[in-house]
Amino acid sequence: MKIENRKQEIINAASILFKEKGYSAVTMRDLAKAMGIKAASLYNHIQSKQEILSTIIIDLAEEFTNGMNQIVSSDKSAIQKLENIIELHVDVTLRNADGLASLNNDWMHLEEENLQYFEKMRHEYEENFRDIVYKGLEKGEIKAFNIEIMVFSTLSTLRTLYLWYPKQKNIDANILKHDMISVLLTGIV
Amino acid sequence: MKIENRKQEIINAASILFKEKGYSAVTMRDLAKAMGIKAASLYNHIQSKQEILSTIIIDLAEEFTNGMNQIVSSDKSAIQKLENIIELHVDVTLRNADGLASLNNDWMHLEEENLQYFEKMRHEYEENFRDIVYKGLEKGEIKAFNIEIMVFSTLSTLRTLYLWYPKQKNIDANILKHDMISVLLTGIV
DNA sequence: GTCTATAGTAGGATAGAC
DNA sequence: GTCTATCCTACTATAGAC
Repeated sequence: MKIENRKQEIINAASILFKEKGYSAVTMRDLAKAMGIKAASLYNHIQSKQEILSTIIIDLAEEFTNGMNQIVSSDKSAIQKLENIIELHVDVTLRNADGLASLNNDWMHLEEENLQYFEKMRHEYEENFRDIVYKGLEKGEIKAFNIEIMVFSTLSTLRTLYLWYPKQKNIDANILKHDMISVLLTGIV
Repeated sequence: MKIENRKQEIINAASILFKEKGYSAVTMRDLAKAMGIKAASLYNHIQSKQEILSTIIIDLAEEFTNGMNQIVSSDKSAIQKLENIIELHVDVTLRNADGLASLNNDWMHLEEENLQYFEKMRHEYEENFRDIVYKGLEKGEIKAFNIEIMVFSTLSTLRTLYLWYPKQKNIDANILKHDMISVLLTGIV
């Protein structure tokens, strides 16, 4: 098996373990055991434990950033943009629920450059989200509640999807998107 | 200073550090440094690092359990009960936002008995929550959306309050409760 | 109640054989 | 590509002086 494939297997196995116990509590020996090899062998495929974490988190953060940039630059209504954001979160969650645990809970263990890069992306993501809600409010598309609470409430739910969705067996992606849009937006619109 | 006071100081300092880096990444040396003493001195007040974690988490979990039990046994409408639950979360968050980080993110590091006790309390809390929504739906007080998503969405937001509320400077508790109720329930009712 | 010193263990990572 | 052996560091916790 090529190194690149094996590396991806390690990252996938690590994502599951990081989700269960968090980055700091997972040892390279735990990870090796999950892969059926010895800890030393891992280093033939990855450079460090830190590299695994940053790969998981930065890839996902860039996915969200790219998705958000596309949504922001489209000429849709605020409501449609919010629907697209919900769909983006559902899509990413269905594809990589395990990795999202690290994105949400272990980003603070990133080291210098990656930490700054991540925090910049997260900040811009939240700013874009907030802007969309503000503009929807100005145009009268969205009800005038406390905007900060609306943004926080919606983002909290979307960010926690990774914890909840695996418990819902066999739920269809499109039904999930539709229901999430109903629950999150109908109170707002 | 009496040992009990000093112990509470340690628990408070630990709550802040656990919030910032998670239980596993915080060392007894980190905690001692935050207290201005040496690591060995901590053991005059606490038995182990694990005792600190379980104190933080179990106390909070019991607070939620007691609060929920009172709400469940009252003879109010489903909507009023949901409002009371939101108020309960806001109250606990205002009183101990730091400790809630451990409750949410580090419960899996509890050891045997406390872990089982915690999981039992959390399960019963969620069941009570779900029951209230179901009964509200039967009586026509609540809209017939996907109930599981409604429960998940509301709980996600309430559980994440601890992360968001400290950023909102000088927000009044009653205004916060009122706004949370508006945003979380108006889409449902 | 805090200190220094240290025991005992476990962590990330490397060297070199196969 | 995986192994054994091992380095070095850092961890939780204890013993005993002050």
